[in-house]
Amino acid sequence: MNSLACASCPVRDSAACAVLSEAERDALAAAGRTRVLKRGEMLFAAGDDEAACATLISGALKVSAIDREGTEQILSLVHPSGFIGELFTPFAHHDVVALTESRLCTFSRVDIERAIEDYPALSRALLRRSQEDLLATRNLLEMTAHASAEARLAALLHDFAVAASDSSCHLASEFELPLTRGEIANMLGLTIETVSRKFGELEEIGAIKRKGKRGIELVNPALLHELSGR
Amino acid sequence: MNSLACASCPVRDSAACAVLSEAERDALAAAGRTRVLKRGEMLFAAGDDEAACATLISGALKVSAIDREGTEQILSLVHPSGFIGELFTPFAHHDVVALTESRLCTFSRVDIERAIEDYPALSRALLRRSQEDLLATRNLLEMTAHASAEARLAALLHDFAVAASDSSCHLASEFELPLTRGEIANMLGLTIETVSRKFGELEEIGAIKRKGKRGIELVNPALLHELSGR
DNA sequence: CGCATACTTGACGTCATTCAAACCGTGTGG
DNA sequence: CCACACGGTTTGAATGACGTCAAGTATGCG
Repeated sequence: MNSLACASCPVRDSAACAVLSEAERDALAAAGRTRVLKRGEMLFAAGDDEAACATLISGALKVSAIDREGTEQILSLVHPSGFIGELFTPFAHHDVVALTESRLCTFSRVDIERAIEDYPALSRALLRRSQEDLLATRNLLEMTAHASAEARLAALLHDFAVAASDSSCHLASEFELPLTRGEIANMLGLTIETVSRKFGELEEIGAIKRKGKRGIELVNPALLHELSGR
Repeated sequence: MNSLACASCPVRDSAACAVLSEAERDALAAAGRTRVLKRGEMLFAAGDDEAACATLISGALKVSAIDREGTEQILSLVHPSGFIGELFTPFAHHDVVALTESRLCTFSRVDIERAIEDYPALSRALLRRSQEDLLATRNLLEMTAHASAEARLAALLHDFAVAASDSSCHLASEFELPLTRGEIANMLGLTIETVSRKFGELEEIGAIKRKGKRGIELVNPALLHELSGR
């Protein structure tokens, strides 16, 4: 419920609002609110008709669908500077939940829709982001459709290694998994047990090393990339 | 290579360009070319750096990725009035191929990017489309990740039935499959044989009836919806 | 300390794939 | 007109990868 402090915002140069002029951003900021979510807290749920939109400042979110039998499917992860929110639809189709303590900059749908009308650059920025999301989702689809459990896990670990080293061209050689085994499993369309077994196998063949429950060390990144099939 | 005839265009009210004023559309049309693709012809391939953008006027396209082992994965189908093309990326990530004889209205990337700058309404329209594509891709992801072969096929047939009756709220009770068995299989992440078997089973339990190689009659749409798990 | 939550490991079952063969409609040439 | 080849499809039997069920092992928190 605080007013926004764009001046000190860590994602001020990378988020969608970076394309706005100083004055435009101030105007938009006047309509926004910062919000903090603890792990497991929900930003909005599928079916909500007053779902907010938001830019993620720090932390991580998951976007997931719940099917008729109540099983969850993670559709997307959101990293800092990412934008969340379905424009143009009467209600949200998916749940959005914090994976770690997360700070967000939220806007009501009407405010964002007005801003899109008023600031063409913002609509272009969101279009770009939307296309990137589409690409990421298609990559995940490509994985889950054909690849073996081993390849899926290897690819996911590879992606995490990229995300963990924010240089984007080099891999972090050691990082913490942002997801539990259960979350990894349902993101990849597998079961917890299969994921656990594959972790064991990847460790046996010397591709990775488990450090505690969440820590991963990349012993042989090339092998991991090989196994991922891309 | 013909100039465009927007006045008689069957998708003039539903495509992205519908949001433009008469004058704006004429200006854009001056930069566009119509093009006809026969079944199997490619609009552009993954890796192309001068990939065009296009609005589909009639026919159907597939967007697909080819993985390292050479197996294809269909990521998306494009129906008339759909927009194709990756903006903001240096080269195309996926192949786009005609499933049936298709008529398109194509633009070079620079022309589209200029139009987005010049006409804010166009950028909003493309944002909306992009979000819809994202939603469709996520639905497909949800399917392929968890559901059984039977559920996947049932859901796909349901989607086709919706697409075939352009009323969008009611199902066509009889339609032609736009895809071969092989294409269905790789869209759903299955094999040809599995798809064929599941067709047989759906027919046995009285959900559908096969009419020749491509024709499908929906005998029991409710059952089909039931099996699809949504 | 004791319970809860997450993770690992093993034995067994199931469903989709794989490999192989037959089938069908269509077009081609003898 | 028939023989034949060809692409797409169907069907069958065997294999194997992943799921299911069921213990068992950390790790953390009240």
